[in-house]
Amino acid sequence: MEPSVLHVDLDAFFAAVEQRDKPSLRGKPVVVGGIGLRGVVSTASYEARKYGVRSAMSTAEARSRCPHAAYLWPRFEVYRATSQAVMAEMRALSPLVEPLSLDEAFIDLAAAGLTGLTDDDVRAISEDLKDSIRKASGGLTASVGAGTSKLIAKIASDLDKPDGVVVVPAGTEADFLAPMQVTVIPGVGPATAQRLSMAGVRTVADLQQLDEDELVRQVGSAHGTSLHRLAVAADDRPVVSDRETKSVSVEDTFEIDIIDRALLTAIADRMAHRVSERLQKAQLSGRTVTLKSRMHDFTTHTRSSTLAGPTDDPRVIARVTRRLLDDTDLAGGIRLLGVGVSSLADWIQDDLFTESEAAEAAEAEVVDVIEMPDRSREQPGYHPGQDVHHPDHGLGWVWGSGRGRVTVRFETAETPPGPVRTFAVDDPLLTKRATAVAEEDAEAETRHNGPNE
DNA sequence: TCTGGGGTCCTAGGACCC
DNA sequence: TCTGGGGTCCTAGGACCC
Repeated sequence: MEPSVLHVDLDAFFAAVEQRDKPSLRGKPVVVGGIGLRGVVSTASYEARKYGVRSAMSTAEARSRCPHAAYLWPRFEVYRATSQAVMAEMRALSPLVEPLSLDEAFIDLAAAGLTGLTDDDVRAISEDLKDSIRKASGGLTASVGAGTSKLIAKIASDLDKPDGVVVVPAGTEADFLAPMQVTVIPGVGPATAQRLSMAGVRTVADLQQLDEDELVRQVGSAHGTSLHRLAVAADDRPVVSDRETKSVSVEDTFEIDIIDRALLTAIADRMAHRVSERLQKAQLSGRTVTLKSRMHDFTTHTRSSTLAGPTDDPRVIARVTRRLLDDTDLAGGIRLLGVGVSSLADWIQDDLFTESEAAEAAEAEVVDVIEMPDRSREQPGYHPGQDVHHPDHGLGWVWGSGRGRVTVRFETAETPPGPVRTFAVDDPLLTKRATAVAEEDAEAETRHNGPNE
């Protein structure tokens, strides 16, 4: 074994980028984050940290601690571009890089064929990487930790910030961890620390003594077993370069609590559209729509609904969102609203094509179409969210389809969610109304935006 | 000093099926 | 008619991370 996992952490990243781009801010306290009434600090420059300003602190408190700091909204596009340049330097060192956020990543040196390294070799590689990061980023510094596992590398990178390198020699890991507080272990937050302290556990050494069964009783099965291993530095989690997206969401905290249902409906609608845009850009679609609401007293509720098939259609997401909001009690007001989509599929739904395009694709014997999973079970011509009409039941929309049947949810005045009925796919009484709705939407767009040039 | 926005993972209960 | 246990899916909430 050798310390072949690196953890790289850019120092005070957002604030450092602002100081890079605006020389007058250099050497001065800079706070990047939400600047509004209910904002929190994302990053404080080291000059601001001297005044006790910390990440996740409310901006109001930061202002009282350090009134003369520069307070700036984040510029994510700039951070993203800088991050990409930095990650490129890491990938030049090894093909196996796992970004954790814009300013952090693991690097697996062994995957680059760098084996048989001494601690000094690893230190030299780390220093070289820091140099190339500085050049590629316009002067940003990074801190690097190196160890035989992610756990050790991650903890090490924090020990000599900013601009430091810490290499933990193989074989010394358990002793390295022993004197530290349990909260250095990623995954041990305030709640877990509280439970552990009730069992007399404060340091990793205390944790190393604790019986696994006792630990599981205190913090649960998954957390307990993993913690029991991490305490003795037993960590075989691999560095993974491409992690799949599991959910896409948008949320907003309001300056003032909102009670007005019509206003919230309009906001939720816009959020549904934003989520849809981001899904489409990422070529994703999902089956579960979740509405998140944070009440005036900070209690948080989620309401979710799962469709029979995945969608990225803004109308479908908005409609489900609206229904979920209708089920939400607004008494006392709402401070945050959010819309998310999960249960993602990485294929795009075929209703993005017109029927004639789909027919053309089928004729051309496109292999991709044949290989698409699950879609085969869905009935051609029907897709979730599609508007339909039935003379006996009125207007409704498709919930899902498959095995020769179409499930329709009818919208009636009496109840949300409304009754669900299933029909044979060739039922002559069931008619599609997709065109009418598309035209309505186009019309609404025109009214809203004015005619195109 | 009242607490962001984007995520991930886990737990627990109920429905439903075999 | 009563009584099972396991597996999977869905929903809600919570802890945690940057």
